[in-house]
Amino acid sequence: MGATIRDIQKLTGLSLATISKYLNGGNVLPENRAAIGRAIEELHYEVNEVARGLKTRQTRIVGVLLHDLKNIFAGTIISRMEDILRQHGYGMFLCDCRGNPELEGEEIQFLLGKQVDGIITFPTSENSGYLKLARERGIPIVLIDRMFDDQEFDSVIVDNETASKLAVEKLLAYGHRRIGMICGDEHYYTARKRLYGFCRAMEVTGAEACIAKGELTVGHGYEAMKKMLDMKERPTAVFLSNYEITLGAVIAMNEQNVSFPKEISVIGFDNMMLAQVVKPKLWMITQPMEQIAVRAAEIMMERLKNGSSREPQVEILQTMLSEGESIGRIV
Amino acid sequence: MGATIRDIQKLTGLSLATISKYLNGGNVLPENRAAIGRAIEELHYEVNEVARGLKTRQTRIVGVLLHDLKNIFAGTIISRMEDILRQHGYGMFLCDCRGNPELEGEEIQFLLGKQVDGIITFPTSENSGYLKLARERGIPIVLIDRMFDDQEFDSVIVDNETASKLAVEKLLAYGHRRIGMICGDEHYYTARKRLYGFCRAMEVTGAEACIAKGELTVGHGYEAMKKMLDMKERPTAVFLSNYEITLGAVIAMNEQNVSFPKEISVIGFDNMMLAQVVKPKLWMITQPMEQIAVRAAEIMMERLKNGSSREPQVEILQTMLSEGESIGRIV
DNA sequence: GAATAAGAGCGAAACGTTTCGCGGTCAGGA
DNA sequence: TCCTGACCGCGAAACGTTTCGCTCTTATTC
Repeated sequence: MGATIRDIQKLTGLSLATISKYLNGGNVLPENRAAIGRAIEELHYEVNEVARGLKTRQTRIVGVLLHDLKNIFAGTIISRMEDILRQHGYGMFLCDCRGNPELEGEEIQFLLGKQVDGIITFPTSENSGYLKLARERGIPIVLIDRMFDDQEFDSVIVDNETASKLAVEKLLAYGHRRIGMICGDEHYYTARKRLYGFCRAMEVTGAEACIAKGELTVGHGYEAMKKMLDMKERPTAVFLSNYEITLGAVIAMNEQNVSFPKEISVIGFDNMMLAQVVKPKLWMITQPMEQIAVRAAEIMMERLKNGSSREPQVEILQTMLSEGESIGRIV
Repeated sequence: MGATIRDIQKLTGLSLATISKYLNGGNVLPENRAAIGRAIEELHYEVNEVARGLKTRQTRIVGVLLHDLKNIFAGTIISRMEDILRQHGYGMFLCDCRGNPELEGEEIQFLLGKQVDGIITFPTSENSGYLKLARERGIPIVLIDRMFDDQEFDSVIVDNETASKLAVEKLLAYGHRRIGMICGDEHYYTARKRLYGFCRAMEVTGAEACIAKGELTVGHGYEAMKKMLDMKERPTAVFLSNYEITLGAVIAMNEQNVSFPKEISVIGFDNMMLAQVVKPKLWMITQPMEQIAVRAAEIMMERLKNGSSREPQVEILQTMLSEGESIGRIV
């Protein structure tokens, strides 16, 4: 359907080599340059990137594999990454494995089949096995949101432990001594880290902890919050350690007509919009999504340009605690 | 790096043609089949989709071009579409033009260069000009969320006019006679439709309308709501006609300590989570995101299989009004 | 037992680029 | 005038598949 370089050849009488040189910015005589330009215009010619990819062995496509596209977290990051990749002439191939480790392995294979030049992934699996094929292929890989024990990959992560510490310290400062945490099960990397940070921060103080582990879902946040509210010696404050959980917990409080911070204090996670829309405004731990995206994309571009010369690089970004009105002072 | 079909040839002594037949499910003797299987295993062979794409002239990639990935709307739909495409062996190439019509045209060209087999797009531009190149190429195109006057494209859209009508009728039923609407400017397709639906529904009743047009942003929702609240004859109810506007309006009400539905009634748009997290729960118009995604992907797959034989097909889906507690009765 | 058909495999030619190595031209310096 | 480079253009050979048209083998039928 589309015109090829051969059509340009016919129209201009020049050789394929010369036309290719033109397309790739080489030196071509002004008159020939003009002739080719005209032909391209006339034919609506456009480089067939598939053919080019076959020959050059690079597709200028980066594969992005994540575990939940519905997450705001994901959307924001993807959007920013796409922006940066495109600025460098790269496109983005997107896969969503929906938190399914088996699918995750298949998707990697799929991406490799498509000959992507690099892979940015939000891992689901507990170990890096699923990346084996990709690593053997020698293409750059960047991990987001979690890393593996074998620190063999470039990674951009957030300091989840300190995030919990931030929350705990704030609550302690307000005088709370019985503090709840609703969090994900330990087999989720981020949940584990946040839990660990919470425990460590609590340990040194004499404060009493109350932990509700479960899925990273609205449902778990909802149920766990309801249970905490029903306890006879219930916590005076609760740390809601991810977005979905925060959402669920707020819904539970609304339903039970629990007013905060009067009856209970809370700190939420991840989403400023949610913080503002709830009344009174929630204290909120937020992740630097923008920066995560930028760093991941930049590291990828750098590897793509300079190869895997340097050692794997783990970049740890800090979360922020932003002020709200959902913590009450205990006297 | 990766093994090629030629390596398999060396290992098995069979011809390229036979191996290709194996890969594409043709008839091959059991013993040869086994031999090839073994070789593939041993070499970790994987089909190079780029080479295959060059030869077969199809990449099994669908390009998706949208105007704002940060939107929940987008995330949910993309996620579901990716799922369906993958089930049919297709991958998804993602571009975000950020509501910039110029970029939109470039991205289409970019996708065509990558030789995608089809394009699903959430249009930004006011007319279909930017799709010209894609149409000339003859690949299937599916529009989501808006259509053009020349109904030459398959489209999956939502009945925005009826959505407004739903909202207005509900408010009328509760006795409201002075009704506000905060909406996007008329040059946004969906905003225009919703506004038109609102006006038409209001027309026949004697009720008084108060309309605040602007950008489709949280900021506009916030400012417009503040202004409405400050009016001396302010509306007794306001229809917030998209997600960002709803968000902004709720923030404004929180800030001004306006309690609803006591002081003012509201109906929001697009997001059930938001509806639930706000207290009291918001009445909400919601779009059938799941269904939009499914239909768009299905139409694309059908075109990909059967060509563009049939006439362009415009599918109009209905929104739903889901109950909350944010509308008060006027007596 | 000959004729026929079906089943398998093969070689070679594509698909649309890029790139290597060669050759020709022309200007400038010795 | 000859030599040296720089500059340009060219032909041909890839890149890793699929597919067309052919041949060979084997089973089936009368």
